[in-house]
Amino acid sequence: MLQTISKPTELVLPDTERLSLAQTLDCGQSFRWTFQNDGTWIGVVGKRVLWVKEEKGKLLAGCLSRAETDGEMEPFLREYFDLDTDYQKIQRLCGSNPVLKEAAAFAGGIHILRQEPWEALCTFILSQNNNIKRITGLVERLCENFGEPILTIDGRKYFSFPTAEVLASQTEEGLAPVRCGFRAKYVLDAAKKVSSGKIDLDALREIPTQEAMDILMGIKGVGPKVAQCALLFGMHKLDCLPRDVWIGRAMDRLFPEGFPQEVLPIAGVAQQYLFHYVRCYPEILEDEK
DNA sequence: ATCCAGGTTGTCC
DNA sequence: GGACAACATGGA
Repeated sequence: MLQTISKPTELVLPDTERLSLAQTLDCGQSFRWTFQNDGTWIGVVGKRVLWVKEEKGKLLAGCLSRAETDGEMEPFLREYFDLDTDYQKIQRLCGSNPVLKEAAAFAGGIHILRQEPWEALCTFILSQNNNIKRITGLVERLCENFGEPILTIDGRKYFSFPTAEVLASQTEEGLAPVRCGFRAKYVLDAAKKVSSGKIDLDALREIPTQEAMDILMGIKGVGPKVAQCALLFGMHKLDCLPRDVWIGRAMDRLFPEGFPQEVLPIAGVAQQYLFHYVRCYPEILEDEK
């Protein structure tokens, strides 16, 4: 077992809780977690390198990078894994439509993580016109080159996500090792606007989704899809419905009139169920007849 | 080799 | 307003 500096934290989940780490950490919302062959996940959240694991009705976790005082980890985990949101209720809302009901039954272990706003914005800028495997590589190289080294396990180094300030001090040529192509200038524009305070990401949490989107779309390379991903995954705005190629196809085919009214406030979660569902069963979107 | 990927931009009408 | 190529990179 990995050496956790402090005693591992055990969180007992209610029996109604369907949290699945595999679904949550591998559904394309975060690109910073890797599955280990001992059944744990390792990822970097802020300054912490964490391991997490699920065990019948429990979430087990530990911090590998620093000592945690008693009682520090639990609220942190509850927050990051969004354990205080009522996902049972969300799945009930999805039940009003047969397709969403099916998607929710299949992917109901997904929680929307509460990631750092800057990290979410930056990674989804990198995500555009790109596939998940390569996005993961870009994020990794971004962190290796511009993040802070936190610790090394089994020869693998873990880095924090670079701050907007550090990236704002770079140039397009400086970002070359990331190999993110035309997205480099977009990352720089975002980093400059965020680090200068021209855009205050925390303030966006408090204002209506559409206004927040308009502000984010003032960044070069941020259109509606990236803005909605930043808001959904970085600011927990569950009404955001980012439309990528997968969701676009699924919506056209399965919801030509859009989602049902009652789902709209949690459309982002429904969208994520659907995303995971159609990625696992792409034949759903094939032409019948 | 051509197509595509959790899109956006610039340009043309 | 909508349509459409171009944009870097790498895997299928």
